[in-house]
Amino acid sequence: MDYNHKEIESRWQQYWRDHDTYRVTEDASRPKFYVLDMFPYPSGAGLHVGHPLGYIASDIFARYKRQKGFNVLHPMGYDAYGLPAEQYAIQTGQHPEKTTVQNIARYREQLDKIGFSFDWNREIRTCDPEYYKWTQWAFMQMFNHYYDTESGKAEPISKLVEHLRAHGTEGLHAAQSREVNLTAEEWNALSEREQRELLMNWRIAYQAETMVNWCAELGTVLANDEVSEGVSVRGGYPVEQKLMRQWCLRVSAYAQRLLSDLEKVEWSDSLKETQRNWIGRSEGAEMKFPVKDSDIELEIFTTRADTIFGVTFMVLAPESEYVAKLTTPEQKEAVEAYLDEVRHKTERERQMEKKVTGVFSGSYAINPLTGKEIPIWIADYVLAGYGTGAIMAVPAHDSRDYAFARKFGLPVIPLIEGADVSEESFDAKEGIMINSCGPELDLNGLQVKDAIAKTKKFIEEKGLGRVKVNYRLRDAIFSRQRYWGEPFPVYYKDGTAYLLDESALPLQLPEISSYLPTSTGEPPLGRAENWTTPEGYPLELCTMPGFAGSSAYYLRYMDPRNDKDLVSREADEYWRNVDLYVGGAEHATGHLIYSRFWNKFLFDLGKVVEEEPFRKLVNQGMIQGRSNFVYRIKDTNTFVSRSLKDQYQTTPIHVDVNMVSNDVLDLDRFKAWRPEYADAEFILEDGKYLCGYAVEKMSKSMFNVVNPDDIVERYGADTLRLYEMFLGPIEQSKPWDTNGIDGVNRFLRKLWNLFEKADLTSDKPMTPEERKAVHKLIKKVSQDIENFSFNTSVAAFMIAQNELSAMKTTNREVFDIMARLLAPFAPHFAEEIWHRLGHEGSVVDAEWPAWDDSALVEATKKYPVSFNGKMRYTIEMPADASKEEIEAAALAAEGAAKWLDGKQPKKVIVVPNKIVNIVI
RNA sequence: GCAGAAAUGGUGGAAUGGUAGACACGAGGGACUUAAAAUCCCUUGACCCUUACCGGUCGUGUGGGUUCGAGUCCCACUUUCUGUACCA
Repeated sequence: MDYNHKEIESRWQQYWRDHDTYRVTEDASRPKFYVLDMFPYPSGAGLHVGHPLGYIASDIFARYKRQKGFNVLHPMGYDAYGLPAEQYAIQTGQHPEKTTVQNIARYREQLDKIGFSFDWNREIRTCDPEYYKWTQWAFMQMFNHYYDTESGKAEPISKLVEHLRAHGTEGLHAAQSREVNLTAEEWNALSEREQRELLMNWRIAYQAETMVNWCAELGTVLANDEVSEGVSVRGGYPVEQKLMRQWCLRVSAYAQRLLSDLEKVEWSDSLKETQRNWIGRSEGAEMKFPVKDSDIELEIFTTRADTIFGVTFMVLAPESEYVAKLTTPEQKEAVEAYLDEVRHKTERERQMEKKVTGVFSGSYAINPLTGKEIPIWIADYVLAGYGTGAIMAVPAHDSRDYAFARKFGLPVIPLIEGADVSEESFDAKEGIMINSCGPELDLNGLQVKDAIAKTKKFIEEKGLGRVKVNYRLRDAIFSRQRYWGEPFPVYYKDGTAYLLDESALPLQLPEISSYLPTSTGEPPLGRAENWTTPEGYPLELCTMPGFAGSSAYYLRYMDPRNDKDLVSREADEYWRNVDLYVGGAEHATGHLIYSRFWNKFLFDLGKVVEEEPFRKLVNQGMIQGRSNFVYRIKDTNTFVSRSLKDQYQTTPIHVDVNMVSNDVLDLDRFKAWRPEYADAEFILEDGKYLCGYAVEKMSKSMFNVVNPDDIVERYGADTLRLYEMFLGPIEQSKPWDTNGIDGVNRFLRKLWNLFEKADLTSDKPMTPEERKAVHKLIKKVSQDIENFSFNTSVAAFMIAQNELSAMKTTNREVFDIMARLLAPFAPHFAEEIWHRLGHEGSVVDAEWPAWDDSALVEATKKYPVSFNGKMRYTIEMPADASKEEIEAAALAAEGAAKWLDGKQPKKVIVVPNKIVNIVI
């Protein structure tokens, strides 16, 4: 019988369902291992072959770990809230939940066909009230806590209120939106409403008027990581800055911990670096510049305190609070005109133009070290959201200040010896200081580094400012003006936000008649009837953003049906955190920051035992599409083959990759594809029509989408799994090319054919050659899986198959081991062999075989032998070893390498005085 | 600009500092077959020598360096991809 993938795969998938093979429960007698995939957003388009890449890799690893004796948690679920379902709802009036449920069913069907070992008993959906109850619960905790900078963790807001009542803000150590100073008397004199308003300054989930990325097309605000180059990541609509009252999460309070704890996790350097840049720690100084003829002090942040003698002007961000205070009557008109201009520029225009613009405020600041007057300007190259929204400009040593100074004719004073600032600024932080001597401070002759330190010390001693660490990481905007998201457990009394009682959770989404904003511009929830508390107080109209539900989902998998807690203490203490997380690198500055923040917050509350959610993280590369083209000769219906196209004037046209095989076009299918091609003519080469190709994103419009269902139908899930792994290193992006798939399919068929002739009743031992081939494979595959190098494991299987076929192996034990090794990669195939060998139970619980190279170890005992990877053993000889000693070692090594009674080693290399290598 | 990763045959890609190109695709040749498909075998980095066998030379983006030995380590450069950007 030939290898029948359809029959085998459907039979074992049914078996796994019937036996609940992948159900996992906590088991203290076995070590745990938690393997997680980033859960998908179930889009209407279904899965294409790129999506399962990471799932297959993690599934292999999960199955391997299970065979190694670990209790493996490997769950799957759906990130079910999202824009596409809502936009579809707006267009069709269909409830987004309905679309979502349909899409999920389709995803599940596709996933099931690939043979994953997910424990579906633990499935979660972010839009399920039993799930989002805990998203809402976490929000309430954040509302009820503040970040204490002294204890370095979140503390109950009641503790802060007590402090305010007794001491005011005196001695208060709390992360805050802005600096507030008040006495206990002042606090106690405030009304409840005023007090609650003020507490927003410290809550971890708080409301604030913030500049938000407003996307008019989508009718909502977007987080910074949802915006790229001035347009929305989803949809590509323009985004502008707008001041709105929004819910925010004080992620910035955790900036230092998010940064430091990166050292605790096993992530790729590039991903860690991306997060470090996103957090953007910079050490500097905050300094106060007095303003001439005024008692206002202008506070700025700088990392280059040493350049204070080169300050020739100051710059305010247009949105800065100082602008109104420092604009003189004479300049008022000019400043207002400028502010108006800036306001009407979108973020995109601001980035595109890169034009140097600005206006003089009319005021002057006094350089505290020289007493000199310096003009204060307003310009949009300074950002309101970073530092204090004001800078001291040192044109000689900052390129942006330099461009500004040149444009407006402001002076440039070089401060570093040898720096030529006639053409451009000298931005490097090195060199010897000049022109830097004032009445109280002399930096001349110092290295930049020392000058920075000396200046910082000086300004701190003189009370001119203080040393300050700034982070680029901003608080996360947590409101979305949409329907399809988690409702906030919040109501308003006289416009002030109050939390619902915990007993009201989950607060479920109401039905509404239309998913558009209301005529008065309120979010869609404004249409809901009776969207109030029982007492009649209005409920919050915004919903939570996409990252709310995805921030703690890995915790919920540990204990998904618990209705008392997000996760029980027992389950959390057993599963702890994710040992291996597989997903795309595009979440580096979004989900992976928010999740870490969310987890740290719960850790502070004592709700979870691990401070970092994801111990090891692997980013799978993107699978791109490989598009095919035909070349139509201008003004004809004639198409010319690839290598002849340059002889004509042609237009390339995308053709559906499913009618192309090895770049050869199926002419009949092409003619049938579209009516206008029915009478198409072709100019062939070698009797074939060869299509051109290009690597592009996989999308419907390029006709390059390859559906995993089609591959499974034609070749089987095991072939798909093996082939996706065989394509190349998992981390690397690569185009999907169905051309090579025959190779791995052939491997399975050949192995099958070999197995069909096996002698299943005999228990004779393996021959030395068989032993060698099989143990070589065990070692290679075991090491490759640990290193996440699946493409080379698949190659190793093919080599073993070739060797065993050449030997015409019929030995039962060979196939017993092969089934175990193949089980993670081709589970259906392995299961079939496993059962035909007469085993009870699933191969997923078959013990992972160990390789045996004891003969070699024994024989080389007298030399320091290192077993470094692969099939190579190295004997390090002392540098002063004599020629005789080396020869003796080489002989011993050679003898040892007749490993497992097999044949001669492939190679023994002896380099005089150094090393003996044995390749087996 | 800054940061990270990468550059190896016609293609995807192998290679603990130790036979570069594993494995696979594609291509070419052959066997089987009425034929096709399927399957099996051989060749397949470039160049040279040879009737053939046997050989030889050059080869991992460019230029240097370390080493008995470099695709791999170090320095500089070029190009590509990814992320990020008036962050003071």
